[in-house]
Amino acid sequence: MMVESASETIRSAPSSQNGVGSLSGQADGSGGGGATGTTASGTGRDVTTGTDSNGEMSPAELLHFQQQQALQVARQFLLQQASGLSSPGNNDSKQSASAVQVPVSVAMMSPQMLTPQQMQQILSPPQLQALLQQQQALMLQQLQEYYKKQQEQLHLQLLTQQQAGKPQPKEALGNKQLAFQQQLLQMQQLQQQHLLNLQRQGLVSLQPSQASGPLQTLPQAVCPTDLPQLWKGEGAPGQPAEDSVKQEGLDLTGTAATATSFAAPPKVSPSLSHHTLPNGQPTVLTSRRDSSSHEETPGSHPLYGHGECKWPGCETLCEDLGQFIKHLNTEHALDDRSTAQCRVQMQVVQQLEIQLAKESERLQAMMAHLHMRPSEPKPFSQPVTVSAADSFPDGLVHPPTSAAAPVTPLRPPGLGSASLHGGGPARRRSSDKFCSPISSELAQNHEFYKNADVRPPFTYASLIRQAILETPDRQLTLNEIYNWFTRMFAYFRRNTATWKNAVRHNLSLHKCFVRVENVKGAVWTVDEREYQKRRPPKMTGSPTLVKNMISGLSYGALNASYQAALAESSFPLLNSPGMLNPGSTSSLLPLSHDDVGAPLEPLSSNGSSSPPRLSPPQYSHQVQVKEEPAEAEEDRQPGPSLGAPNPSASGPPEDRDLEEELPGEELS
DNA sequence: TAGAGACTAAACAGGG
DNA sequence: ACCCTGTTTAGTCTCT
Repeated sequence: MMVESASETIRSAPSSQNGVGSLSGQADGSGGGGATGTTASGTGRDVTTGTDSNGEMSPAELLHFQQQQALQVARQFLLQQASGLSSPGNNDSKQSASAVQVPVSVAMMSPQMLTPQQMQQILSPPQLQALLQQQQALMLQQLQEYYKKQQEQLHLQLLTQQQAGKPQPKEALGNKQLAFQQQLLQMQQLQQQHLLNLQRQGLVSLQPSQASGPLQTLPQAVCPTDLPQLWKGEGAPGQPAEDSVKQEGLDLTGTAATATSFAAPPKVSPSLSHHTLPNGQPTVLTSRRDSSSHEETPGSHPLYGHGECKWPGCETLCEDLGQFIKHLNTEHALDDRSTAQCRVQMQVVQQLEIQLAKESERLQAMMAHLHMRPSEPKPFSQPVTVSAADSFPDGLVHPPTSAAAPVTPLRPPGLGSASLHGGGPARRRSSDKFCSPISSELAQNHEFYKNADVRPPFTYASLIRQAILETPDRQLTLNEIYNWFTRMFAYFRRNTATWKNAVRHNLSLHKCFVRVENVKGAVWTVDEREYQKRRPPKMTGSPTLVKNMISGLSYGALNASYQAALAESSFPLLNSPGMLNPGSTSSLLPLSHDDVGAPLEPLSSNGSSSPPRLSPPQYSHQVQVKEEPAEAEEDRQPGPSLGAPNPSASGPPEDRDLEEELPGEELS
C-alpha cells in the first residue's frame, strides 16, 4: 500500500530520467566533453591561482598550458597528416578513408578550430594513442620538474626560516606545507581531469598499463600515504587537516548549495578526487554524471546517491546534499583512514582494469574463433554521436571513462537491444526472448543484475519462467516470484508497482503460465510446451539479434561494475555502422542465429534436469508437479540453480546451445 | 503499412 | 475498508 503508492510516485522518475538522459545526451553529443574539460580546468584554476603568489605558473595554469600545447601538437600532427594524404597506402581502409576525407576539409580550416572530437575523427586510434602518450609524458615530465622546483623552494624557505632563528609557529609552517600540498594535489586533480576529459572525448583509450602509468607517477611522486604524515609531521597532529576542513567548510558555507557539489569534493578530500572511480555500482552510476553535474544537476555529488553516502563502506544516510557535505567533511576528511581507503579503491580500479584487459583479450580470441573478426581496430574514427546518455536515459549506469577504455566493443551483459532503445521502464520492445539464453546469461551476470540498476533485457515472461524453473519443484507463488525478481535484479527493487503489475499481467496473459491451486494457496508453474509455442520458428538476422548475440557472448566473469563501465563506451561502437553495418551483420548472422537461438532457454536453464527438447514425459511430469508439488519435490533433482552461477554454465551451455538450437526451434 | 509481441496502466472482482 | 491476487482491456511502442 504505502510501498506501492510510494513506488508509484517514484515511477515518475523514469520518465523524468528520460529527460535527464536527453539532457545529458545533448551535453555529451554537442561538446559536453569540451565543456567539462574547460570547466574542470577552470575550477582548478580558480582554486589554485590564489595560492601561487611567486609569479610562477600555477599548477593549474601549467596544466592548462599543457593542454593547449597538446592540442597544438595534435593540430600540427593533423596538418601533417592532411598534407601527406596522397599516400593512401594505409592498410586499414576505414582509417585511411576517414583520414583522407576529413582532413582535407579540416585542413582548410584553421588548425586552431579543431576540436578534440574532430581530431578524434581524423586521427586513427594508434595515432591518437601515440600522440597523447607523448603529450602525457611531456606533461608528466614538466609537472615533475615543477614539483621539484616547488620542493626546493620549500626547503629553501624552511632553511632560511630555521637559520633566522625565528622558529616559525608550527601552524604557519604547516600551512605552508598545506598550501604546497594542496597545490600538488590540485595538480594531480587537474592532470587527472585532463586525462578524464580526453578519455571522455574518446581521444584516449588507455591500456591498463598506460592508464596506471601517468596517473600513478604523480601520486608516487607525492605519495598519498605520505600526505597524512606530511600533515601530521609539520603541523600539530590533526590540526592542518582540521584547518583544511575548516577552510573548506568556509568555502562550502560561503557558496550556495549548488556550488558545493563540485567545489567541495576535490578540496575536501583531494586524494579522493584523484580517483574518480569510487567503488561499486553507485559510483559507477554517477561518476559520469559528475563531470557534468555542475551543469545539469547542481545538487548532486558523485559520492552521494539515494540519500546515502557512497563512500566505500560508509552508507551513512544523509537527508540532503548539505548534510552529506557536512558528513563528508567530518567523516571523510583527509586523514589516514580516508587516504588508505582511497588507496584501496585505487587498487580495486587497477585490478579491474587488469581484469578488463584480460577479459577483452579473451573476448577477442573468442570472437576471432567464431569468425567475427573482432580484432579489427576499434572504429575510433566513428564519431561518438550516440551518447551514452541515450543509451542510459535513466542515468543509472553512467560508467566513468576514466578507467581504461575497453579495447573491444563490449557492452554490459544485461543490456540487450532493449536497453538501447528506451532504457528504464520505457518501451523496451525487444526480441528479448531471442536474446542470449536467459539462464546462462543470468548465471554469468548474476552479480551484475543483482547490483546494477539495469533493466534485464528479458521479457517478463522469460523472467517469470526463469524464476519458476529455478526452484526445485518448478512452482512459485506470486509473492515468491516477486521476491525472486527483487532478489535477482536491483532494477526490480524499484518501481515495484509497475513491474508487479506487469508480472501479474504476464502470468494471466500467457498460457504458458499455469496457476495451480495448492494446499497453501495458488502457485504458478510453467507449461513449457506453451512457452515454446511462443517462440517464433525462425530467426532473422536483425540488428537486434546481432546485438543480442554480442551481448550473448557475455562477459560473465567481468565485474559487474566494470561491465557497467564498459557499457558506455561500447554502445556507440555497437551503434556505429562500423561495427554493425549490413556487411558485418551478415557475416555475424550464422553465429547470431545460433546464439540467439540459444534462448532455447530450457536447454541451458535446466541443464540436466530439463532436456533441451521437452519430451512429453517431461512435460507431463511438470504438470504433475503442479498438482502434487510436495511429492514431486522429492523425486526431482534440484536442477542446477541458475541463481547460483555455476562455472560450468558459462562454457558448455553455449556450445550446447549452438548445437541444439536449431532442432529446438523446429519443435514448435 | 499491417500485424505481432511486449510493456504499461488501469479497472475490476474475489478472497483473506 | 484494505490489501493481495488474478483477470481483462486499452494504449503505445518496436520490430518484422
